[in-house]
Amino acid sequence: MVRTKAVVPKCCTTSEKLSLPDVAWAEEMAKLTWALAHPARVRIVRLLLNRTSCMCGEIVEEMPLAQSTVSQHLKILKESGLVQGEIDGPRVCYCINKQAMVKLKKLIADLE
Amino acid sequence: MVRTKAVVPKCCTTSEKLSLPDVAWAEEMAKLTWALAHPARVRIVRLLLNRTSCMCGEIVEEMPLAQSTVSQHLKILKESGLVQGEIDGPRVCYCINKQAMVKLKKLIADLE
DNA sequence: AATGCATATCGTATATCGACGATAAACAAT
DNA sequence: ATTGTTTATCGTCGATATACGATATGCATT
Repeated sequence: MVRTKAVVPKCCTTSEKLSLPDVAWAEEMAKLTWALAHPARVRIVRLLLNRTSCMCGEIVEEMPLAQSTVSQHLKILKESGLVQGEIDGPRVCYCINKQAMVKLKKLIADLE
Repeated sequence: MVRTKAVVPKCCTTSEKLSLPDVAWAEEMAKLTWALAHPARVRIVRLLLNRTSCMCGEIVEEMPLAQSTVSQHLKILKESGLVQGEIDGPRVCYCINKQAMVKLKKLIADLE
């Protein structure tokens, strides 16, 4: 008699060994994807990608959000490493951290 | 005299026209990246990628989380479309939605 | 020093996440 | 029908995200 526990569902045609994903890897992935996990931040990143750099004020102008809110999103993007901010006098010039973007792309592309 | 407002910071070598990113596009991107914006979900996705399919119970066994918590993460993954669940008797067989994965990869790869 | 501009931070309110245990629901096997 | 197994949902809690206006900070200019 076949125990219920041993029955393999129809959809499961293989039974490869489970490999525990590396925790640090998962955290790095989550950190980078988290940066893009809000439409406003996606739009900011897109904006920065379309330019070599962008001042905070320009970003604010393009977003239907208060200046303080945009500033917070920029802070999150900076914390993720995806975006860099360069102080230039009284304003701040933001740009994509290309290295971080490459890393994100690689992490996603290697998902298989 | 040059108004402060017109001064271009040193780091800004170009001044391309700002192009407003498509809102729907940003939301789709955010929806998919949001699914991966937590280490537990990244690990689940990784687990599913290493197999052709996986039963919920197997996932729970591999995670240091309660069954209900894993179930919630799976729900989020399903809502994002990245993961599919196929009911098979009293259990559920989860697998990656390859189409959604391709879409995510394309969205990320096209970020430039 | 004083003013003006650009950006960050603070304080606050609301909403959602993430975790858990307990319970419900669905199905298989007896 | 009853029991056992598997998964989903519910209720709750603390922590955090998100939004805003108000305020502080930093720098350039006068």
